[in-house]
Amino acid sequence: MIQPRPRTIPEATVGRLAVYLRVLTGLADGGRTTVSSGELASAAGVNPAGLRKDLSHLGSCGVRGVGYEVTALRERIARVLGAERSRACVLVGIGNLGTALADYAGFGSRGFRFVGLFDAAPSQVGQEIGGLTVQHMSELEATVAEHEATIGVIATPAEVAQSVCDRLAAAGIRSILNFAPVTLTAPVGVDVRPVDLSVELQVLAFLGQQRTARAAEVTA
Amino acid sequence: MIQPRPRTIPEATVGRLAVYLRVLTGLADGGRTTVSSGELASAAGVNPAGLRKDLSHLGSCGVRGVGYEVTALRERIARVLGAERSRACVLVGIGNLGTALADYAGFGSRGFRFVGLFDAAPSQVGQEIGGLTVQHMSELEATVAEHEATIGVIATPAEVAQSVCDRLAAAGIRSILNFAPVTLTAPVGVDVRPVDLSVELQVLAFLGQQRTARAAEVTA
DNA sequence: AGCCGCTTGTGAACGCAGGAACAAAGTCGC
DNA sequence: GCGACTTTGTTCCTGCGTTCACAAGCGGCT
Repeated sequence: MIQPRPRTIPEATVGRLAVYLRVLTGLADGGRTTVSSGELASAAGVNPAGLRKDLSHLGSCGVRGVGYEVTALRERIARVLGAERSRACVLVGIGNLGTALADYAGFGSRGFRFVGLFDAAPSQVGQEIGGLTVQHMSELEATVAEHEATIGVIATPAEVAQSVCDRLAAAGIRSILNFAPVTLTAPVGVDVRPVDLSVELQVLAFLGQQRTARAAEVTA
Repeated sequence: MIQPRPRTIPEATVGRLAVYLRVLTGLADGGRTTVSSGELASAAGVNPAGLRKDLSHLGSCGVRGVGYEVTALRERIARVLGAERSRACVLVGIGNLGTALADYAGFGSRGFRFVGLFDAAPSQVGQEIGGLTVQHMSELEATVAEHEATIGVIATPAEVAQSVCDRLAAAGIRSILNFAPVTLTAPVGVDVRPVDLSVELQVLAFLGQQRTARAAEVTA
Protein backbone atom coordinates (compact mmCIF):
# COMPACT_ATOMS: atom_id res chain seq x y z
CA MET A 1 0.00 0.00 0.00
CA ILE A 2 1.47 3.26 -1.05
CA GLN A 3 1.10 6.34 1.06
CA PRO A 4 -0.69 8.97 -1.01
CA ARG A 5 1.30 11.80 0.57
CA PRO A 6 3.69 12.26 3.42
CA ARG A 7 1.15 12.47 6.22
CA THR A 8 3.41 14.40 8.52
CA ILE A 9 2.62 18.08 8.24
CA PRO A 10 4.79 20.48 10.25
CA GLU A 11 3.03 22.15 13.12
CA ALA A 12 3.87 25.63 11.86
CA THR A 13 2.28 24.74 8.55
CA VAL A 14 -0.90 23.54 10.25
CA GLY A 15 -1.28 26.87 11.97
CA ARG A 16 -0.97 28.71 8.70
CA LEU A 17 -3.37 26.35 6.93
CA ALA A 18 -6.00 27.37 9.45
CA VAL A 19 -5.36 31.00 8.54
CA TYR A 20 -5.61 30.25 4.83
CA LEU A 21 -8.90 28.52 5.49
CA ARG A 22 -10.27 31.65 7.12
CA VAL A 23 -9.06 33.90 4.31
CA LEU A 24 -10.46 31.57 1.67
CA THR A 25 -13.84 31.56 3.35
CA GLY A 26 -13.85 35.32 3.20
CA LEU A 27 -12.88 35.29 -0.46
CA ALA A 28 -15.60 32.76 -1.26
CA ASP A 29 -18.17 34.93 0.49
CA GLY A 30 -16.94 37.82 -1.62
CA GLY A 31 -17.68 35.88 -4.78
CA ARG A 32 -14.11 35.19 -5.83
CA THR A 33 -13.56 31.96 -7.73
CA THR A 34 -9.79 31.87 -8.18
CA VAL A 35 -6.86 33.35 -6.31
CA SER A 36 -3.12 33.42 -6.87
CA SER A 37 -0.54 32.44 -4.29
CA GLY A 38 0.73 36.01 -4.13
CA GLU A 39 -2.64 37.45 -3.37
CA LEU A 40 -3.50 34.78 -0.84
CA ALA A 41 -0.12 35.16 0.83
CA SER A 42 -0.56 38.90 1.09
CA ALA A 43 -3.98 38.46 2.66
CA ALA A 44 -2.61 35.94 5.15
CA GLY A 45 0.52 37.95 5.89
CA VAL A 46 3.05 35.33 4.78
CA ASN A 47 5.60 34.79 2.05
CA PRO A 48 4.20 33.52 -1.30
CA ALA A 49 6.85 30.84 -1.60
CA GLY A 50 6.12 29.62 1.88
CA LEU A 51 2.43 29.49 1.12
CA ARG A 52 2.99 27.34 -1.93
CA LYS A 53 5.20 25.06 0.12
CA ASP A 54 2.51 24.76 2.75
CA LEU A 55 -0.07 23.90 0.10
CA SER A 56 2.25 21.37 -1.50
CA HIS A 57 1.91 19.26 1.63
CA LEU A 58 -1.62 18.38 0.64
CA GLY A 59 -0.89 17.61 -2.99
CA SER A 60 -1.08 19.74 -6.08
CA CYS A 61 -4.29 21.64 -6.16
CA GLY A 62 -3.50 24.74 -8.17
CA VAL A 63 -3.48 25.41 -11.90
CA ARG A 64 -0.31 26.91 -13.32
CA GLY A 65 -0.82 30.22 -14.97
CA VAL A 66 -4.14 30.71 -13.20
CA GLY A 67 -3.93 30.10 -9.46
CA TYR A 68 -6.07 28.18 -7.02
CA GLU A 69 -9.79 27.59 -7.21
CA VAL A 70 -11.13 29.12 -4.02
CA THR A 71 -13.83 26.66 -3.04
CA ALA A 72 -11.87 23.56 -4.03
CA LEU A 73 -8.84 24.68 -2.05
CA ARG A 74 -10.96 25.58 0.90
CA GLU A 75 -12.60 22.17 0.99
CA ARG A 76 -9.32 20.39 0.63
CA ILE A 77 -7.76 22.28 3.54
CA ALA A 78 -10.90 21.72 5.60
CA ARG A 79 -10.71 17.99 4.91
CA VAL A 80 -7.05 17.76 5.86
CA LEU A 81 -7.56 19.75 9.05
CA GLY A 82 -10.60 17.67 9.85
CA ALA A 83 -12.87 20.71 9.93
CA GLU A 84 -15.48 19.01 7.79
CA ARG A 85 -16.71 16.81 10.58
CA SER A 86 -18.00 18.30 13.79
CA ARG A 87 -15.97 17.73 16.94
CA ALA A 88 -17.40 17.71 20.41
CA CYS A 89 -15.69 20.00 22.92
CA VAL A 90 -16.25 20.78 26.57
CA LEU A 91 -15.41 24.03 28.28
CA VAL A 92 -14.58 24.35 31.97
CA GLY A 93 -14.62 27.68 33.76
CA ILE A 94 -17.43 30.08 32.93
CA GLY A 95 -15.89 33.38 33.88
CA ASN A 96 -15.58 36.27 31.49
CA LEU A 97 -13.13 34.41 29.32
CA GLY A 98 -15.14 31.19 29.34
CA THR A 99 -18.27 33.10 28.42
CA ALA A 100 -16.45 34.75 25.56
CA LEU A 101 -15.25 31.41 24.28
CA ALA A 102 -18.65 29.76 24.61
CA ASP A 103 -20.25 32.64 22.76
CA TYR A 104 -17.68 32.84 20.01
CA ALA A 105 -19.31 31.92 16.73
CA GLY A 106 -16.01 31.32 15.02
CA PHE A 107 -15.65 27.90 16.56
CA GLY A 108 -18.86 26.52 15.15
CA SER A 109 -17.96 27.38 11.59
CA ARG A 110 -14.63 25.61 12.03
CA GLY A 111 -16.07 22.26 12.96
CA PHE A 112 -16.07 22.62 16.73
CA ARG A 113 -19.22 22.42 18.80
CA PHE A 114 -19.43 22.75 22.52
CA VAL A 115 -21.44 19.97 24.11
CA GLY A 116 -20.88 21.01 27.70
CA LEU A 117 -20.12 24.09 29.76
CA PHE A 118 -19.03 23.57 33.35
CA ASP A 119 -18.33 25.63 36.41
CA ALA A 120 -17.86 24.90 40.08
CA ALA A 121 -19.74 27.95 41.35
CA PRO A 122 -23.47 27.32 41.86
CA SER A 123 -24.15 30.92 40.89
CA GLN A 124 -22.99 30.19 37.36
CA VAL A 125 -24.81 26.88 36.96
CA GLY A 126 -28.06 27.08 35.09
CA GLN A 127 -27.46 30.14 33.00
CA GLU A 128 -27.69 29.76 29.25
CA ILE A 129 -24.86 30.73 26.92
CA GLY A 130 -24.89 30.20 23.18
CA GLY A 131 -27.73 27.73 23.40
CA LEU A 132 -26.18 25.64 26.15
CA THR A 133 -26.94 25.50 29.84
CA VAL A 134 -24.02 25.71 32.25
CA GLN A 135 -23.70 22.50 34.26
CA HIS A 136 -22.04 21.80 37.55
CA MET A 137 -18.60 20.22 37.53
CA SER A 138 -20.02 17.03 38.98
CA GLU A 139 -21.65 16.25 35.62
CA LEU A 140 -18.40 16.60 33.70
CA GLU A 141 -17.53 12.94 33.30
CA ALA A 142 -21.02 11.87 32.30
CA THR A 143 -21.33 14.52 29.62
CA VAL A 144 -17.92 13.79 28.17
CA ALA A 145 -18.78 10.11 27.93
CA GLU A 146 -22.23 10.72 26.50
CA HIS A 147 -21.03 12.90 23.61
CA GLU A 148 -17.66 11.21 23.26
CA ALA A 149 -15.94 14.56 23.49
CA THR A 150 -12.20 14.53 22.81
CA ILE A 151 -11.34 18.20 23.20
CA GLY A 152 -11.39 20.20 26.39
CA VAL A 153 -10.86 23.88 27.07
CA ILE A 154 -9.70 25.11 30.46
CA ALA A 155 -10.62 28.69 31.34
CA THR A 156 -10.53 28.37 35.09
CA PRO A 157 -8.40 30.17 37.68
CA ALA A 158 -4.86 28.88 37.86
CA GLU A 159 -5.30 27.19 41.22
CA VAL A 160 -7.76 24.57 40.02
CA ALA A 161 -6.48 24.13 36.46
CA GLN A 162 -4.34 21.09 37.21
CA SER A 163 -7.12 19.21 38.95
CA VAL A 164 -9.50 20.02 36.08
CA CYS A 165 -6.86 18.79 33.68
CA ASP A 166 -6.58 15.53 35.57
CA ARG A 167 -10.32 15.02 35.54
CA LEU A 168 -10.58 15.79 31.83
CA ALA A 169 -7.80 13.34 31.03
CA ALA A 170 -9.40 10.66 33.18
CA ALA A 171 -12.76 11.25 31.51
CA GLY A 172 -11.33 10.52 28.06
CA ILE A 173 -10.36 13.94 26.74
CA ARG A 174 -7.32 13.70 24.48
CA SER A 175 -6.57 17.33 23.62
CA ILE A 176 -6.65 20.26 26.02
CA LEU A 177 -6.45 23.97 25.30
CA ASN A 178 -5.31 25.69 28.48
CA PHE A 179 -5.89 29.37 29.13
CA ALA A 180 -4.91 29.22 32.80
CA PRO A 181 -1.51 30.73 33.54
CA VAL A 182 0.10 27.53 34.78
CA THR A 183 2.09 24.77 33.14
CA LEU A 184 -0.04 21.66 33.19
CA THR A 185 1.20 18.12 33.26
CA ALA A 186 -0.94 15.50 31.60
CA PRO A 187 -0.53 11.75 31.12
CA VAL A 188 0.98 10.49 27.89
CA GLY A 189 -1.58 10.35 25.12
CA VAL A 190 -3.06 13.67 26.16
CA ASP A 191 -1.54 16.82 24.76
CA VAL A 192 -1.93 20.24 26.24
CA ARG A 193 -1.58 23.45 24.27
CA PRO A 194 -1.05 26.50 26.43
CA VAL A 195 -2.39 29.90 25.47
CA ASP A 196 -0.97 32.38 27.93
CA LEU A 197 -2.18 35.91 27.37
CA SER A 198 0.37 37.46 29.73
CA VAL A 199 3.19 35.76 27.90
CA GLU A 200 1.94 37.03 24.57
CA LEU A 201 1.75 40.54 25.91
CA GLN A 202 5.20 40.35 27.43
CA VAL A 203 6.78 39.05 24.25
CA LEU A 204 5.11 41.81 22.30
CA ALA A 205 6.31 44.46 24.73
CA PHE A 206 9.83 43.12 24.72
CA LEU A 207 10.06 43.06 20.95
CA GLY A 208 8.82 46.62 20.81
CA GLN A 209 11.28 47.74 23.46
CA GLN A 210 14.11 45.92 21.68
CA ARG A 211 13.15 47.56 18.41
CA THR A 212 13.07 51.08 19.83
CA ALA A 213 16.36 50.49 21.65
CA ARG A 214 17.98 49.46 18.39
CA ALA A 215 16.51 52.45 16.60
CA ALA A 216 17.88 54.81 19.26
CA GLU A 217 21.25 53.15 18.92
CA VAL A 218 21.36 53.68 15.17
CA THR A 219 20.54 57.33 15.65
CA ALA A 220 23.37 57.76 18.11
CA MET B 1 31.82 51.21 23.88
CA ILE B 2 31.46 47.57 24.59
CA GLN B 3 28.14 45.84 24.62
CA PRO B 4 27.71 44.12 27.99
CA ARG B 5 25.88 41.17 26.41
CA PRO B 6 24.50 40.30 23.03
CA ARG B 7 21.29 42.22 23.33
CA THR B 8 19.48 40.17 20.71
CA ILE B 9 17.44 37.54 22.50
CA PRO B 10 15.57 35.03 20.30
CA GLU B 11 11.83 35.43 20.29
CA ALA B 12 11.25 31.86 21.39
CA THR B 13 13.51 32.45 24.36
CA VAL B 14 11.61 35.59 25.37
CA GLY B 15 8.40 33.62 25.50
CA ARG B 16 9.95 31.04 27.77
CA LEU B 17 11.55 33.69 29.98
CA ALA B 18 8.07 34.99 30.69
CA VAL B 19 7.06 31.50 31.76
CA TYR B 20 10.09 31.16 34.00
CA LEU B 21 9.20 34.47 35.57
CA ARG B 22 5.78 33.15 36.45
CA VAL B 23 7.14 29.92 37.89
CA LEU B 24 9.77 31.76 39.89
CA THR B 25 7.15 34.03 41.39
CA GLY B 26 5.25 30.99 42.51
CA LEU B 27 8.39 29.47 44.03
CA ALA B 28 9.21 32.69 45.85
CA ASP B 29 5.71 32.81 47.28
CA GLY B 30 6.22 29.25 48.44
CA GLY B 31 9.31 30.30 50.38
CA ARG B 32 11.91 28.63 48.18
CA THR B 33 15.27 30.38 48.03
CA THR B 34 17.19 28.34 45.47
CA VAL B 35 16.20 26.15 42.57
CA SER B 36 18.11 23.97 40.12
CA SER B 37 17.77 24.11 36.37
CA GLY B 38 16.28 20.65 36.29
CA GLU B 39 13.54 21.48 38.74
CA LEU B 40 12.74 24.79 37.13
CA ALA B 41 12.68 23.19 33.70
CA SER B 42 10.31 20.51 34.89
CA ALA B 43 7.99 23.11 36.36
CA ALA B 44 8.05 25.09 33.14
CA GLY B 45 7.72 22.08 30.89
CA VAL B 46 10.95 22.51 28.97
CA ASN B 47 14.33 20.84 28.56
CA PRO B 48 16.90 21.60 31.30
CA ALA B 49 19.67 22.31 28.81
CA GLY B 50 17.44 24.67 26.89
CA LEU B 51 16.54 26.48 30.06
CA ARG B 52 20.19 27.02 30.91
CA LYS B 53 20.83 28.31 27.42
CA ASP B 54 17.91 30.68 27.72
CA LEU B 55 19.24 31.97 31.01
CA SER B 56 22.74 32.32 29.58
CA HIS B 57 21.39 35.08 27.33
CA LEU B 58 21.16 37.36 30.33
CA GLY B 59 24.59 36.54 31.79
CA SER B 60 25.64 34.04 34.39
CA CYS B 61 23.37 34.19 37.34
CA GLY B 62 23.55 30.71 38.83
CA VAL B 63 25.97 29.12 41.25
CA ARG B 64 27.50 25.84 40.15
CA GLY B 65 26.75 23.01 42.45
CA VAL B 66 23.82 24.86 43.98
CA GLY B 67 21.47 26.30 41.41
CA TYR B 68 19.81 29.67 40.98
CA GLU B 69 18.74 32.04 43.68
CA VAL B 70 15.01 32.43 43.19
CA THR B 71 14.50 36.11 43.92
CA ALA B 72 17.69 37.27 42.20
CA LEU B 73 16.86 35.36 39.05
CA ARG B 74 13.31 36.60 39.10
CA GLU B 75 14.40 40.21 39.33
CA ARG B 76 16.97 39.80 36.59
CA ILE B 77 14.43 38.29 34.20
CA ALA B 78 11.94 40.99 35.12
CA ARG B 79 14.51 43.68 34.38
CA VAL B 80 15.42 42.18 31.00
CA LEU B 81 11.80 41.79 30.01
CA GLY B 82 11.07 45.29 31.19
CA ALA B 83 8.48 44.09 33.66
CA GLU B 84 9.86 46.27 36.42
CA ARG B 85 8.48 49.46 34.98
CA SER B 86 4.79 49.86 34.37
CA ARG B 87 3.62 50.12 30.79
CA ALA B 88 0.48 51.88 29.69
CA CYS B 89 -1.92 49.86 27.53
CA VAL B 90 -5.25 50.56 25.93
CA LEU B 91 -7.93 47.99 25.16
CA VAL B 92 -10.47 48.34 22.39
CA GLY B 93 -13.61 46.22 22.25
CA ILE B 94 -15.43 45.57 25.51
CA GLY B 95 -17.27 42.37 24.69
CA ASN B 96 -16.92 39.23 26.76
CA LEU B 97 -13.32 38.81 25.75
CA GLY B 98 -12.45 42.44 26.33
CA THR B 99 -14.07 42.34 29.74
CA ALA B 100 -12.09 39.24 30.62
CA LEU B 101 -8.85 40.91 29.58
CA ALA B 102 -9.62 44.14 31.42
CA ASP B 103 -10.44 42.18 34.55
CA TYR B 104 -7.46 39.87 34.39
CA ALA B 105 -5.23 40.54 37.37
CA GLY B 106 -2.27 38.78 35.78
CA PHE B 107 -1.44 41.76 33.61
CA GLY B 108 -0.96 44.16 36.46
CA SER B 109 1.57 41.98 38.24
CA ARG B 110 3.56 41.75 35.02
CA GLY B 111 4.08 45.44 34.56
CA PHE B 112 1.11 46.22 32.36
CA ARG B 113 -1.60 48.63 33.35
CA PHE B 114 -4.62 49.56 31.31
CA VAL B 115 -5.12 53.28 31.04
CA GLY B 116 -8.10 53.19 28.73
CA LEU B 117 -10.97 50.89 27.75
CA PHE B 118 -12.88 51.73 24.60
CA ASP B 119 -15.98 50.58 22.78
CA ALA B 120 -18.09 51.95 19.98
CA ALA B 121 -21.43 50.89 21.46
CA PRO B 122 -22.99 53.54 23.71
CA SER B 123 -24.50 50.77 25.81
CA GLN B 124 -21.03 49.72 26.93
CA VAL B 125 -19.70 53.21 27.59
CA GLY B 126 -19.75 54.29 31.20
CA GLN B 127 -19.59 50.92 32.92
CA GLU B 128 -16.73 50.32 35.25
CA ILE B 129 -14.37 47.35 34.88
CA GLY B 130 -11.36 46.72 37.03
CA GLY B 131 -11.34 50.29 38.31
CA LEU B 132 -11.60 51.90 34.88
CA THR B 133 -14.57 53.44 33.15
CA VAL B 134 -15.28 52.40 29.57
CA GLN B 135 -14.89 55.34 27.20
CA HIS B 136 -16.27 55.94 23.74
CA MET B 137 -14.01 55.35 20.77
CA SER B 138 -13.93 59.05 20.04
CA GLU B 139 -11.70 59.59 23.08
CA LEU B 140 -9.14 57.03 21.97
CA GLU B 141 -6.52 59.36 20.54
CA ALA B 142 -6.66 61.82 23.42
CA THR B 143 -6.23 59.11 26.05
CA VAL B 144 -3.36 57.45 24.21
CA ALA B 145 -1.57 60.77 23.96
CA GLU B 146 -2.24 61.73 27.54
CA HIS B 147 -0.81 58.55 29.03
CA GLU B 148 1.76 57.99 26.30
CA ALA B 149 0.49 54.47 25.84
CA THR B 150 2.53 52.32 23.47
CA ILE B 151 0.64 49.02 23.63
CA GLY B 152 -2.83 48.36 22.28
CA VAL B 153 -5.07 45.33 22.51
CA ILE B 154 -7.78 44.69 19.93
CA ALA B 155 -10.72 42.57 21.07
CA THR B 156 -13.29 43.83 18.61
CA PRO B 157 -15.29 41.98 15.96
CA ALA B 158 -13.28 41.17 12.86
CA GLU B 159 -15.04 43.69 10.66
CA VAL B 160 -13.75 46.76 12.48
CA ALA B 161 -10.37 45.43 13.60
CA GLN B 162 -8.41 46.89 10.70
CA SER B 163 -9.83 50.37 11.16
CA VAL B 164 -9.11 50.19 14.88
CA CYS B 165 -5.59 49.08 14.07
CA ASP B 166 -5.14 52.08 11.79
CA ARG B 167 -6.37 54.47 14.43
CA LEU B 168 -4.15 52.95 17.11
CA ALA B 169 -1.11 53.20 14.86
CA ALA B 170 -1.91 56.78 13.97
CA ALA B 171 -2.36 57.64 17.63
CA GLY B 172 1.15 56.51 18.48
CA ILE B 173 0.69 52.88 19.55
CA ARG B 174 3.74 50.82 18.61
CA SER B 175 2.73 47.29 19.61
CA ILE B 176 -0.63 45.67 19.04
CA LEU B 177 -2.02 42.41 20.37
CA ASN B 178 -4.81 41.32 18.07
CA PHE B 179 -7.53 38.88 19.12
CA ALA B 180 -9.76 39.51 16.11
CA PRO B 181 -9.73 36.68 13.56
CA VAL B 182 -8.28 38.72 10.72
CA THR B 183 -4.78 39.40 9.47
CA LEU B 184 -4.01 43.02 10.16
CA THR B 185 -1.65 45.20 8.19
CA ALA B 186 0.12 47.95 10.06
CA PRO B 187 2.64 50.60 9.00
CA VAL B 188 6.33 49.88 9.50
CA GLY B 189 7.41 50.59 13.04
CA VAL B 190 4.26 49.03 14.43
CA ASP B 191 4.21 45.32 15.05
CA VAL B 192 1.14 43.21 15.39
CA ARG B 193 1.02 39.92 17.25
CA PRO B 194 -2.01 37.82 16.40
CA VAL B 195 -3.68 35.55 18.92
CA ASP B 196 -6.24 33.51 17.05
CA LEU B 197 -8.20 31.19 19.30
CA SER B 198 -9.74 29.24 16.41
CA VAL B 199 -6.32 28.59 14.97
CA GLU B 200 -5.04 27.32 18.29
CA LEU B 201 -7.99 25.00 18.60
CA GLN B 202 -7.60 23.72 15.06
CA VAL B 203 -3.91 23.04 15.48
CA LEU B 204 -4.64 21.18 18.68
CA ALA B 205 -7.34 19.10 17.05
CA PHE B 206 -5.16 18.28 14.08
CA LEU B 207 -2.25 17.17 16.20
CA GLY B 208 -4.57 14.94 18.20
CA GLN B 209 -6.10 13.46 15.08
CA GLN B 210 -2.66 12.91 13.57
CA ARG B 211 -1.51 11.20 16.75
CA THR B 212 -4.47 8.84 16.92
CA ALA B 213 -4.12 8.05 13.21
CA ARG B 214 -0.49 7.13 13.73
CA ALA B 215 -1.38 5.05 16.76
CA ALA B 216 -4.03 3.15 14.78
CA GLU B 217 -1.51 2.56 12.03
CA VAL B 218 1.02 1.06 14.40
CA THR B 219 -1.64 -1.29 15.75
CA ALA B 220 -2.50 -2.45 12.25
C1' DA C 1 43.29 20.76 53.39
C1' DG C 2 41.89 17.72 49.82
C1' DC C 3 38.55 15.03 47.43
C1' DC C 4 33.93 14.06 45.64
C1' DG C 5 29.55 14.93 43.91
C1' DC C 6 26.51 18.15 42.03
C1' DT C 7 25.24 21.82 38.94
C1' DT C 8 26.08 25.41 35.69
C1' DG C 9 27.62 27.23 31.29
C1' DT C 10 29.15 26.42 26.69
C1' DG C 11 30.58 24.13 22.40
C1' DA C 12 29.10 21.09 18.64
C1' DA C 13 25.88 18.49 15.94
C1' DC C 14 21.41 17.75 14.33
C1' DG C 15 16.97 18.79 12.49
C1' DC C 16 13.70 22.22 10.90
C1' DA C 17 11.67 26.29 9.15
C1' DG C 18 12.01 30.18 5.87
C1' DG C 19 13.49 32.43 1.58
C1' DA C 20 15.14 32.75 -2.99
C1' DA C 21 15.68 30.96 -7.43
C1' DC C 22 14.41 27.86 -11.20
C1' DA C 23 12.02 24.45 -14.10
C1' DA C 24 7.44 22.71 -15.53
C1' DA C 25 2.92 23.66 -17.15
C1' DG C 26 -0.98 25.94 -18.58
C1' DT C 27 -3.41 30.05 -20.69
C1' DC C 28 -3.99 34.09 -23.56
C1' DG C 29 -3.03 36.70 -27.70
C1' DC C 30 -1.90 36.76 -32.48
C1' DG D 1 -0.97 26.77 -34.42
C1' DC D 2 2.64 29.01 -32.04
C1' DG D 3 4.99 32.07 -28.93
C1' DA D 4 5.15 34.71 -24.79
C1' DC D 5 3.54 35.44 -20.25
C1' DT D 6 1.88 34.01 -15.90
C1' DT D 7 1.84 31.06 -12.04
C1' DT D 8 2.68 26.82 -9.66
C1' DG D 9 5.64 23.18 -7.55
C1' DT D 10 10.15 22.01 -6.25
C1' DT D 11 14.95 22.30 -5.00
C1' DC D 12 18.73 24.33 -2.80
C1' DC D 13 20.59 26.93 0.72
C1' DT D 14 21.08 29.75 4.69
C1' DG D 15 20.01 30.67 9.32
C1' DC D 16 17.82 29.46 13.70
C1' DG D 17 16.31 26.68 17.39
C1' DT D 18 16.92 22.51 20.04
C1' DT D 19 19.32 18.80 21.94
C1' DC D 20 23.18 16.26 23.55
C1' DA D 21 27.47 16.01 25.83
C1' DC D 22 31.39 17.71 28.38
C1' DA D 23 34.53 20.90 30.79
C1' DA D 24 34.61 24.24 34.62
C1' DG D 25 33.45 25.67 39.15
C1' DC D 26 31.47 25.52 43.83
C1' DG D 27 29.93 23.42 48.31
C1' DG D 28 30.17 19.75 51.61
C1' DC D 29 32.40 15.91 53.82
C1' DT D 30 36.17 13.60 55.74
